[in-house]
Amino acid sequence: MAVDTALLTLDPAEPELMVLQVRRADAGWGLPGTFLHPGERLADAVERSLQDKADVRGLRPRQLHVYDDPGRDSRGWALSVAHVEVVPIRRLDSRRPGQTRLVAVARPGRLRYGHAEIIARAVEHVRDRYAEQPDPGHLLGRQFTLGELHRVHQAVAGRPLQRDGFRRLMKPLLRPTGHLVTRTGGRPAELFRRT
Amino acid sequence: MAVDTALLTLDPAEPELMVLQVRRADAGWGLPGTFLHPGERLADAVERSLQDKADVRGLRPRQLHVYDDPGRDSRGWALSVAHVEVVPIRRLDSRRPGQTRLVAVARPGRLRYGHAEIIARAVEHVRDRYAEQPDPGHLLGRQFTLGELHRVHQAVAGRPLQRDGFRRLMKPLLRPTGHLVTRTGGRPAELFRRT
DNA sequence: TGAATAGTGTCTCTGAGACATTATTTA
DNA sequence: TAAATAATGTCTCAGAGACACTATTCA
Repeated sequence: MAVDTALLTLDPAEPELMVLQVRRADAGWGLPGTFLHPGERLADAVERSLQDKADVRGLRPRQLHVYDDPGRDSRGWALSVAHVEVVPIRRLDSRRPGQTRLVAVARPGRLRYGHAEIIARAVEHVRDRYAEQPDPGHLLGRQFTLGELHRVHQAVAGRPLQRDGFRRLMKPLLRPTGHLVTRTGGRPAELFRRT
Repeated sequence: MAVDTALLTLDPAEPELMVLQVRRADAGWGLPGTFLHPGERLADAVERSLQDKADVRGLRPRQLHVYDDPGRDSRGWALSVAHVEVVPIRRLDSRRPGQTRLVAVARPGRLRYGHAEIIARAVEHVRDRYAEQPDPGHLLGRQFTLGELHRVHQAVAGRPLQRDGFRRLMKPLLRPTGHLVTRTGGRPAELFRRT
C-alpha cells in the first residue's frame, strides 16, 4: 500500500500551475510517494514523504483516487492512493536541489506508474475548488487585493478569467479589511481577507 | 485492505433510496464487503463480495473514499476503500432472505466501522450524478416516459423536483423513440431512450 | 363530464458575458 | 498629462422558478 502526491504550486515568474517531482531510485522523475507503515494514516504517510523529499510540513492532503492496476508497478503488486495538495512556493524553498524539480503541469514529462494521470486528476480537482472559493490553497497570504487574487486564479485555471465577472463572484466571499494598499503604481486597491 | 460497498436501489412501493445491508459475523448489520485477494483489482473484489452476498453481477462500482482510521476496525488495522453502485431492485430478487435487508438511506440504523458515513457519502455522490444525467444508474429500463423518469429522480433526490423545469433539463439529454404509451390512465406519454 | 396524466407557453428573476466609464496613483 | 491599475455601471442573453393553459385518456 502506497501513497503518491501531486504537490502543486505557482511560480510568480511563470503564470502556470507547477507540480513537484522528485528523482527516483531508477533515475527517472516522478511524484513523491512512500509505502504505508503499519498502522499509519494516509495523511501521515503523505506528510512523511513530502517532509523527506521537499521539507514541507503542516499539509492537509486530499485523497483523489486509488490506483489498483496490477501491472502498474513492475516491482510487484502495490495499490497507491493518489493525493493532491496546494502550497505556496516559498514553502518549497528548502527542498533539495538536484533531487527535486518544478514542472508545468501541462508538460509533466514521461512519467511511469501512471503519475501523469494523477497530475491530470489533481489539476482538475484544484481547478474545481478554485472555481468556487477564493484561493482555498492559501497560495496568497492572509490579506490580498482582488487584483492579486485574480492573477492567482487565472494561473490556476490556466486561462484568462474575465475581470469584472471574477470580482462579482469573489467579492461576496471575502471580508474587507477597510485598508488600502498601493503596490503597483495605479489606483490603490482594497485589501481583503478570506472569511 | 478491504472494500465496502453501498449498493443503492429504489423500492417502487417506497419512494426513497434504499441501501443493501448484510448480516455480519458479529450478528449486526453492515455493508457488504470483503478483503482484497493478492493481485485482485478493487472492482473485482467489490463484484465478488456482492455476488457472494446478494447474487448481483455485472456492476461498475465507483470509488468513493479510502477510510484509514486505525481504530475503525477493532479486529486489527485495515484500510477500506468505500464504493457505491446503483442497481434496479429486480436484480436483487435472488438475494439471500434473512441474511440481507434493504433500509432507507435516511435511517441506516446503528452501524459499525463507519458504514453510516459511507452511506451518506454514497447518497451524495448518486444525487450529484442524477442531478446532471437522466437515470445514469439504469434504475429504469431502456425506454421510459418523462413522467417515470421524473418519479425516479424525485425518489433519488429525496425531495420534489419541479415538473416543467425537470422536463426542460432532461429532454435535450434524451432520444425520442417516436412511440407513445398509455400506462397510467391519462394522456399517452412519449417514450424516450438514453442517448 | 371530471379526474388524472402529459405536454407546452410565458412571465419574472437572477447570474454571467461583454463592454464602457470613472477613480486614483506613478512616471 | 499619459499610462497603469482599481472599481463600478449597464446592456443583453440564457437558464431556472413559478404559474397557467392545452391535450388526451379512462372511469
